[in-house]
Amino acid sequence: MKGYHMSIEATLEVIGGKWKCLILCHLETGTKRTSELKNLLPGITQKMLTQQLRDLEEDGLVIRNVYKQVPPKVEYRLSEYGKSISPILDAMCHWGKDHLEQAEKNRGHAKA
Amino acid sequence: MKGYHMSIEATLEVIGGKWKCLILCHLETGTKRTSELKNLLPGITQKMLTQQLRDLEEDGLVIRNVYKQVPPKVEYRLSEYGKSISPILDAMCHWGKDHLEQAEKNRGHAKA
DNA sequence: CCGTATCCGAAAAGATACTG
DNA sequence: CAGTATCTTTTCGGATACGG
Repeated sequence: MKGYHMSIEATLEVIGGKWKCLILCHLETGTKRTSELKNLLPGITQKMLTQQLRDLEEDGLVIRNVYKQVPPKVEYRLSEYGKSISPILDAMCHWGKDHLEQAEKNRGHAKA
Repeated sequence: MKGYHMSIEATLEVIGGKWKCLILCHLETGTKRTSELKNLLPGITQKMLTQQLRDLEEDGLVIRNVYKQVPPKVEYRLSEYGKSISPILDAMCHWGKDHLEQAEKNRGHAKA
């Protein structure tokens, strides 16, 4: 049992780090198999991908589905609980977009 | 110039890490001086606090105000731009609260 | 195809001491 | 009171090789 001082800390614990928000974003648009996610996340290693997915699974946000066949096929999708996090992701995506446009404009009339 | 694949990455760059969201949350409720923030953030060191505040200042989210006196007095507050990030913080706070309540219930009827 | 294990370097974070 | 500088520790992320 952890003692948080603010509830936002619980959120950070679940979606913090370099990759989890990105993964969740991609799963928002539908079920993906491992190799698809890897392609959608340039720069991620197999290890990090698996690791982050395990974390998300443990927290109940993501559901893992293994097809018993050779070669293996594994799919990931958002759980109902996982979908409840969409408002956060959407807000972050939206703000990020504005932020980039802002930065773009500022380059236009830079003083030097 | 960075090349992001998703706009959410820009957001993560700005508010990522262990402390920035917490700091912004506290500044949402009004101007705070350094020592106040330190008290509001149990576990943070002077170094981390200053460092994170500098980052936020550089990104234009926080405004730093130095009173020229002895002993020194420094206040921090959200800029207008900083306030635009509130929807994200609020969503995170809200979800975290629910998440903690959820975890609470699950402890009640754990299967083993 | 998917996942694990191991090793390694970089970066984050913490402790401490010092300055204006 | 606020901030800086330095050092150590810990964590995170990446490269690689291997296994089912």
